Amino acid sequence: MATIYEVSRLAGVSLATVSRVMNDSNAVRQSTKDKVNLAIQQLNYKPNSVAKSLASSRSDCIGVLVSELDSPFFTKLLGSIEAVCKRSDKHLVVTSCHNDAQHEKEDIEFLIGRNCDALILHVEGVSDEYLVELSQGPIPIVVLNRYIPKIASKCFSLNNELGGYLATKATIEKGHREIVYISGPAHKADALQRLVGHKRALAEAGIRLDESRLFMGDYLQLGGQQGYEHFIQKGVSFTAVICGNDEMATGVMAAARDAGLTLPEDLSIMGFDDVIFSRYTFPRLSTIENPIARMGEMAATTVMQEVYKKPGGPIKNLFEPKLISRESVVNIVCD
Amino acid sequence: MATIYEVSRLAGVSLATVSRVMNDSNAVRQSTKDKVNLAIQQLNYKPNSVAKSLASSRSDCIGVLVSELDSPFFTKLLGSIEAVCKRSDKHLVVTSCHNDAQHEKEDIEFLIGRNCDALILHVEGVSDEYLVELSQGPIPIVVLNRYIPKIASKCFSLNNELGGYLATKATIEKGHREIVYISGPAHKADALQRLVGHKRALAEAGIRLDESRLFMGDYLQLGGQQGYEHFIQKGVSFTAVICGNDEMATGVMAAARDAGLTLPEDLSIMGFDDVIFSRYTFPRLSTIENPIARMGEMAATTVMQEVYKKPGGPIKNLFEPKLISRESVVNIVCD
DNA sequence: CATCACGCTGAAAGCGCTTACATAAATATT
DNA sequence: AATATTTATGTAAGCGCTTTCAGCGTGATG
Repeated sequence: MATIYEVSRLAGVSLATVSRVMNDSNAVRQSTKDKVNLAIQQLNYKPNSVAKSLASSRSDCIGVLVSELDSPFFTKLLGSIEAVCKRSDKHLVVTSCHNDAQHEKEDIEFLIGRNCDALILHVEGVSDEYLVELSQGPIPIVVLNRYIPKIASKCFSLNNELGGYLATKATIEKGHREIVYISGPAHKADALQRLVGHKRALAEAGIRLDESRLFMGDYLQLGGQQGYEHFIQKGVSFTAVICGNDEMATGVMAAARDAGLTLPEDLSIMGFDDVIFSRYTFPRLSTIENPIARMGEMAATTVMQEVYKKPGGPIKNLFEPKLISRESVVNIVCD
Repeated sequence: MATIYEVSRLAGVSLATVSRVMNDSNAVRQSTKDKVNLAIQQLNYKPNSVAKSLASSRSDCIGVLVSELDSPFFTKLLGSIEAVCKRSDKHLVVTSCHNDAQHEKEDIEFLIGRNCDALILHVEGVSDEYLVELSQGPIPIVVLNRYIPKIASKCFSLNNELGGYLATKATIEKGHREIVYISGPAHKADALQRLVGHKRALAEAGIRLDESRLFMGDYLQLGGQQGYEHFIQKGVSFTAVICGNDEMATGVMAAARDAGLTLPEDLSIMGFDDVIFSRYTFPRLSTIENPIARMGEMAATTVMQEVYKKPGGPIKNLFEPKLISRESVVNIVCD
């Protein structure tokens, strides 16, 4: 690989001048620029970005931390972040840490040591305080899917409570009164908020809240199956099951079919997130739209604006969920 | 951030010694190691990996290039690669280039400039020759989902021909004789190979190959829909449709249902890849297992072994597809 | 014509680390 | 005990780039 030194010699200028040309500083005469560019071309010179990064303490790299890589949710997120960054020639260093606070901290430190210009974090292990403190450090961060009042402008999140409310309200409006709820795990803030929304809709409709109609799942397909079986075993009767996310909803579908039900006639099922496979189920899953991609986009755009001073539209931190009515929740006649 | 210099002063040793301790060279007395480690702890020192990378021309980073980020296929791949790399404390720089040869080349150069220790490539734009040449360069590469004879040991791929054969054979064995095929795009090698396998199974069963029973799709859900509608419009009669991948199969499901068919009774559908949502469809999709995750794992393991001299089991380059019989392909009675 | 300002370029000092190579200390060998 | 080996540590030269500062040449100004 050619270095800047060889370019400078071939062009008959100094290192500094070559560097200026590459970072198109305006303080270089056009004729000099031409000479340098010619030399760059002739040598097929590519700047070494590590050296550049060390010297300038900028890396054109953005660290991204997500919970898992192998999930449609994060796929959507990553895809949108990458699209934005690529447009500005920034690259992504990606790691996943499976919600473990210790891993999360280690990876954050790694990304900082790697001179990332900013971090985009989807973390569930570390505390709010840790993030607040981190945000006061030298390297900018943004936080996804989590709302921390002290650094609200760095947070991009969904109004989960409203989403939970909408899911349940829509189900009630279809005539359902016997409803069970399969929640995401209690240690996830979004799961809890969705549940709060569910309860609000129930209360509003004058439906008594019954703890036996709640099951704490795991956000995975298995949790949906377990939830369904749990309610059956307990002898709870229900015409609709509302799930904390889509993946659990597909678990319920599978379990209900295994039990011999015909869907959606025998059981209505509501999901949450509208991740890719919501479109692939049969009956097609009614769910709550979670604009993950737009959140990722906004987070990345914020970084572009704040760190690299790129232009960009207005920033939006809080996103509204929307009901997506497909066929998995049906009207029932109340007797 | 503390630097190695401050550590060396606090510990009362030289820079070199600190460096040795960190890379646990065995040529340091235990008592010295202890002193240094204490200083490291006291200062909460984290090595700057950019400087390290520049000085050592290793980065502990592996460049990964995929076609898209936002797809269940690549999600699986990335997840497995990351898992392996993380175990050895290597990190991933990820980019996606949407099958565009120009982008692919640019990104490869970027990753090289970034001192990546190796590249894991899933590329469809650049030529075989380009990759062969690249593999002779200073930085090791491995290639996924593509077989290039000259660098066979660097390639990790599926026997796509066999997969195509198995899909069709299984369908024929269920009694189907009127079969249509929706292929992936002609510019993708794997799509073509799957098609070759399909034709072989047909020939073997003495079923005449009829070009009107072939539709070239796009590997997306839309392509499946279009394929289905194409055959209906042309008046082709068929009891089974075999798809080049799962995503198109879900498109066929949707289109067939829209046309009023009951699945799987009225139409059998076969997929390929067994990506995540194959388990979510109804009827559950019969398909061909594509061990993407194991391929990713192998590719990453190869890098660990060859670049970082990590131990690891035997390497396998060619993977065998397997039939997964679920419920979307049914027996039919021949009259 | 001397002076000043300005635009352009070069010299050189880092950025934080690794790694020959040299040297000093400890141990083994006779 | 003197020498040869080995082991442990320090010195210093980079890795390839950015960036400050100084210096040169040019044209404008008084």
